Amino acid sequence: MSDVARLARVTPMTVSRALRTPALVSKATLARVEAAIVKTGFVPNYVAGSLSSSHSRIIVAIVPTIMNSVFSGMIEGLSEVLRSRNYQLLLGSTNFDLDVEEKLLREFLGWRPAGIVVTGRRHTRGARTMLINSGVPVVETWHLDGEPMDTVVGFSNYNAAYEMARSLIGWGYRKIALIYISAHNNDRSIARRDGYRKALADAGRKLDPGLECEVKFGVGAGRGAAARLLEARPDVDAIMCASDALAAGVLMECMRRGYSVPKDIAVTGFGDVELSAELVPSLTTVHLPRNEIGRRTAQVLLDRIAGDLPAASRYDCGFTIVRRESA
Amino acid sequence: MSDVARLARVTPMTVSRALRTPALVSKATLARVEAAIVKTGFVPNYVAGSLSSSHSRIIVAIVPTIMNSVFSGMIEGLSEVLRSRNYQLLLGSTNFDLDVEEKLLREFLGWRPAGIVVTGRRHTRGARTMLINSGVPVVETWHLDGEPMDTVVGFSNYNAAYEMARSLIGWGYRKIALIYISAHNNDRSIARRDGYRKALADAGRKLDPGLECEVKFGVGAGRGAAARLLEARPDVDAIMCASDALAAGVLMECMRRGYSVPKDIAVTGFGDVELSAELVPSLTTVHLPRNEIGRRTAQVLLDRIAGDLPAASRYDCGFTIVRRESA
DNA sequence: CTGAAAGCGCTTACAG
DNA sequence: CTGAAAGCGCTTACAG
Repeated sequence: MSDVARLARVTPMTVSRALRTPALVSKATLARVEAAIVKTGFVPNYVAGSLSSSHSRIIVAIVPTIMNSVFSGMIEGLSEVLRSRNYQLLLGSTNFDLDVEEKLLREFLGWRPAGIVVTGRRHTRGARTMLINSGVPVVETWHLDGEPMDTVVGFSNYNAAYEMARSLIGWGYRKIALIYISAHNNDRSIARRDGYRKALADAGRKLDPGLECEVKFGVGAGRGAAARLLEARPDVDAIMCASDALAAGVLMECMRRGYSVPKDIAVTGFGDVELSAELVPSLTTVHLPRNEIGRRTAQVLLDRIAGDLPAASRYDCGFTIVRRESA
Repeated sequence: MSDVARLARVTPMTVSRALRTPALVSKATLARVEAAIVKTGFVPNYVAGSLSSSHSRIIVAIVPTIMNSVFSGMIEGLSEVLRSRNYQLLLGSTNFDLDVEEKLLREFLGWRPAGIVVTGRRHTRGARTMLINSGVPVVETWHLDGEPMDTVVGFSNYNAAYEMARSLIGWGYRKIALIYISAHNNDRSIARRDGYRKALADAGRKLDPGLECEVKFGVGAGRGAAARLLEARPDVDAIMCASDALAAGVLMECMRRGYSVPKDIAVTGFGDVELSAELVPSLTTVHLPRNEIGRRTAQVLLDRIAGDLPAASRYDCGFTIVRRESA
């Protein structure tokens, strides 16, 4: 910056102003500074800028995994808005492990981010302490149920699963099984399971533990669970899955075994990724506004940073039951 | 840090040493400092550390999109290794637009990263200048063909497509169509198309422009292209796709139209994402070592930063033709 | 509209 | 093994 200043015959302070508040600099000076910047190929040092201004323009986001369109959709929405406002995304994935979340958080906090995004509402005690003491806005995403720590952006996993199960009941299915992702430390997963149970109970159906399969995530896990379920419980006429990937696996297993979907058995997903609409049969699922969750999260964070917004708000981005061919 | 120092009755310099080179601090002092760190909840300020040491522990990575298992697989490999060595990933996606790449690069360079990862070998003139002048190691990934700028980690898209096309010929297919992602500014895509053409030419087949479909990426694009191809060219007996997502779309369209794969028509992909092995029929495709590309890239970068490695190397992570049911 | 001084929180490069 | 001084490249908070 002092090189630029010398070339433009001003002090570094004026270069800094030309960059940040050009309105406060005279036209002639501004032109000289801009020419000098181009000539020197100067790139402002954000590290120095952040240190002296105590404001980093870095937003930290922690997700379970980016190997899933659901989360990458949110990340794309998030980073798009942030980039347009000259904020940068520091991204970490926990592989669904809350201890990893805590470690990532500790590392990331060293960069003194201007805001933090985490997934879900369950955190280790250490992580919770760091989040509260961080002194910056924190947004918890995806999971709306329960008492928020600061701000929450997402939808109700409980309600979404409840509605899907209720829809299946409404469509006439009698034995509805559930395949869901390991609920260990995963509050979204627990909520989906509980929503399913409540819908069945509300319809006067007896809960049947043999109809619930807890598995790892992924297409392969869905196939495996479907295989076991179809063998053990030929009375099942619908399989509700807590993710589209699981449902795709179930669909494939049904196809392998010569079951016709939805005639012999109905299948539903959760998430509505691109593939789901293209599958044969196309997948009945819960549409989640992934991109909007990301964009809204970014917006809230930026407004909070600007001081335009009170803490502790709650944004429900909603969900939609999308009925297609598979149920 | 001075709070910690006061509590431990040492100077900040000793706290810094206790954190970075504990071997140079006496046992007793170390214990006092550690206790003080816990008591104060001190989190080192990396912004200040980077500024004073002129070393940031930030690695910048720019990919076309994270909405694709292929790239997210690389990112996971990359960030896993980086995290284990206490480096952070600053991630950007260009949406396949080289101008966006240049803008991202300009922003990211402000953080004075310790290394840079880009996708492909084609960049705007401005981006190329910034990369060369950055003064830090640069790794270009995915695309091995041609003259490297600095270091390259990936595989030969040309060879992979060539081998797949040659395999199809060897398996007895006569009219092999190609569906590939828009080649505009996408060197990987161009190389795949050229590899396909060369394999056909080497087998003495005449090139037929009507057999090549250039489309956008995604399952839907694959379905659309398949629909057009199947209508226009009933003589086609194999469709080679330049990505697994395209191939999944083709498979779905074939199913809709009652074509039996591979009896009526063969389909192949490129990438080998998780779904591909589970599809019915399972997809014959090119397996890419996505995770390894990421890990190797991280390794090279870290070695280069440590000064253990000469510039301008070339790492071929290879590929494998995986024959499954679809061809 | 522009500048001189001080400081952000660390690390480097000595000195002892 | 520990510390005092200087500096990393900016911005803040004045002063003029």
